[in-house]
Amino acid sequence: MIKIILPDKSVKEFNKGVTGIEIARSISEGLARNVLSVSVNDEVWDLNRPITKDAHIKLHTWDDKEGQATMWHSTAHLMAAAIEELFPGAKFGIGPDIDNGFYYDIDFGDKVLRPEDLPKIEKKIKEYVSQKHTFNREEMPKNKALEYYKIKNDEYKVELINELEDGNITFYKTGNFVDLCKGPHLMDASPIKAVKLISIAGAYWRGDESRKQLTRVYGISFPKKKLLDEYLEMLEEAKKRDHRKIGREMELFTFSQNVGQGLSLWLPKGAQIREILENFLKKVQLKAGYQQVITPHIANKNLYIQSGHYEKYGKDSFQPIKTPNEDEEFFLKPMNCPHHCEIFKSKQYSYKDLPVRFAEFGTVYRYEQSGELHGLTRVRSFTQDDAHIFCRPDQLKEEFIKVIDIIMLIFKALEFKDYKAQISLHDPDKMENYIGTIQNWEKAEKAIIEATNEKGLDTEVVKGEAAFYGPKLDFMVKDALNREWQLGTIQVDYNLPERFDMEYVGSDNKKHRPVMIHRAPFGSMERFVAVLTEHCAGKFPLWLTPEQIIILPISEKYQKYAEKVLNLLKNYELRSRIDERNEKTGKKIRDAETGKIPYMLIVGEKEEQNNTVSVRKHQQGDMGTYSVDDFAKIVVDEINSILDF
RNA sequence: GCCGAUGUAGCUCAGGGGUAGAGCGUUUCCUUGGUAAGGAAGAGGCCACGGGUUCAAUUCCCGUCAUCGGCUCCA
Repeated sequence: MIKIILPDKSVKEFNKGVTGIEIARSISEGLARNVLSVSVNDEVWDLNRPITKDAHIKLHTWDDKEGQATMWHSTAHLMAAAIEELFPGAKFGIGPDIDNGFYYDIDFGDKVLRPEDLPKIEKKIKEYVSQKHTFNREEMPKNKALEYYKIKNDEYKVELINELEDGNITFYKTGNFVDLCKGPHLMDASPIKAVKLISIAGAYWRGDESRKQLTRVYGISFPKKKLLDEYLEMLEEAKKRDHRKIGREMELFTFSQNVGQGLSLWLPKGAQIREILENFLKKVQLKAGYQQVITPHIANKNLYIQSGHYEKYGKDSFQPIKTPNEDEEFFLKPMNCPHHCEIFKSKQYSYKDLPVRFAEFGTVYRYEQSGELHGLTRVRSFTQDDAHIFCRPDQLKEEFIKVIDIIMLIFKALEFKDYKAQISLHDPDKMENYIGTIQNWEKAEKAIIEATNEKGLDTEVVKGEAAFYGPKLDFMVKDALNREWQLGTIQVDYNLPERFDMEYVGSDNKKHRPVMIHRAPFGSMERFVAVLTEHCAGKFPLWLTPEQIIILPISEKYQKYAEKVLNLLKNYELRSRIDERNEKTGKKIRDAETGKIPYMLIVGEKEEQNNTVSVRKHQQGDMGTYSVDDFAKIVVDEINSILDF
């Protein structure tokens, strides 16, 4: 007998060689029906693999990540089996489960896989499912495995096997398809009730640009047809929220081939959103002791040689601008920090002057590869809400806390409720990759961790993700569709103070090196507006939306009164407009609703006589009648309740 | 940059070897209206751009550019 310890710490005795599915059955038939895989001492196993020693186990169903991963990974195998049957000679790379489904990288030789091939493959997979194809775990010595794939002429698997340690290698067999795989898998395909192949893409073998590009087929599967429908609906919803689509519909921004790829043109309404965001942050920063600075869009190449950016990114940048006569070269500014370093260096600082905080909405230019460009989230020119804090080492933690406060304030104002912080630390085994002393690194990392603890942030610590010049704290927000985006960032930098030989005079009357903090709560204005647009599906918060109020006269007879209302609203600095079109009220309301305007003011005979407006709120309907002043005060209060900090 | 797909009116899209169509929007006219689409008429396209095949190309082929889905990259 062996002891099986369940997650609730209860202990059950079973015969040696008991399997996950048998344990599930002993608990309940329902569980046995739904269980997909089992963790044995934190390793996920097949349900029919015998457990021979005492173990902690956890049964996985669709409700946990491991269960989903098991189903997806097994579906990837079924897809590969289907492809092997339909396209003989296809060679297989890797086929893992991912966050949303699975993929398989396949070399089709000369054959080009087309979207219209996917339904055929899906059909074949469904066939296998209805035949309840099993996944059988087998072990094979390494040399035999190599032989098998050499005969099959699959150089990808040969490469993978060659990298494995000697000894037995595990395979899974499903139908005629045998795949190198450490598992785990479903016992058979029957839990897979719905499969959808999503897309085809190219992917370099092992992610290496210099190697062959394989065809990657993405797919997803579910234990219920309804879940697939919901997933597809979610994809549709994401499409509807796409900032590129909303940006066009709401006239926020555009692109022009004449101007160039990745160079956004901000239309009046989009520019207004940006300006409001900028003014908001400027106000916050003014209170927090920041000073605005302004720097040019180009700088002498020497600046970037000194900062080190030239060496690292010079070749990938827009190439330098040359002066006509003297042999001078200037780069479009890819970073604001070297400029701010020069500003710091323009005068002498005492320890009492620190910290110094320079802020600038600085537009930078980076040559992104053409295939990388994507709406506003990846562009070649963008404006960072940048600031650089120059402080003493002992001020690091306090400054971090202050920046975190700013970021949280912003998230609150913009209704990002679900966020977490990622702390990126150095990799202790690769100290040679970093600049700065180990003592400084440890001090800085301690300061970050303490700061996030004090703020009670939900944090994730990742070793080895730090920049070469210092550790950092990134903020990831989840949008309304549960997608994660990286927005604000705070980074410690020991490199630039060194390279620019920055110093301040300490209380000991000696020169000391300041620490620099880079921070950008929005990240880039372009990217932030994109994420915000998708988060709120174009229904921007009242204080931010370009058109807050639209006045709808019942007929042309009330145009004069509408203008009077408009002028009154202007006194309250509310952004409003009259719908002057010769349309019926129902049409005007409909257009205002689809246009996502928060408030509609309907004015006709009654309103003109009583000096009132009939208020309709977006998506909520009729709110009743108010005097213009009362209405305006309500709206102003609503805005101030968010902007009051 | 790489693999694949796409490019037709301001937008969303249909069509197809014989120089083009719908809906929405826009313009004008009728209508003067009360909480999610009133009616009529008109304007609007070098069918992305450049080559080739053909009597004839928007349609087929090649190239370029741009966009989309990924890969690689992201100070």
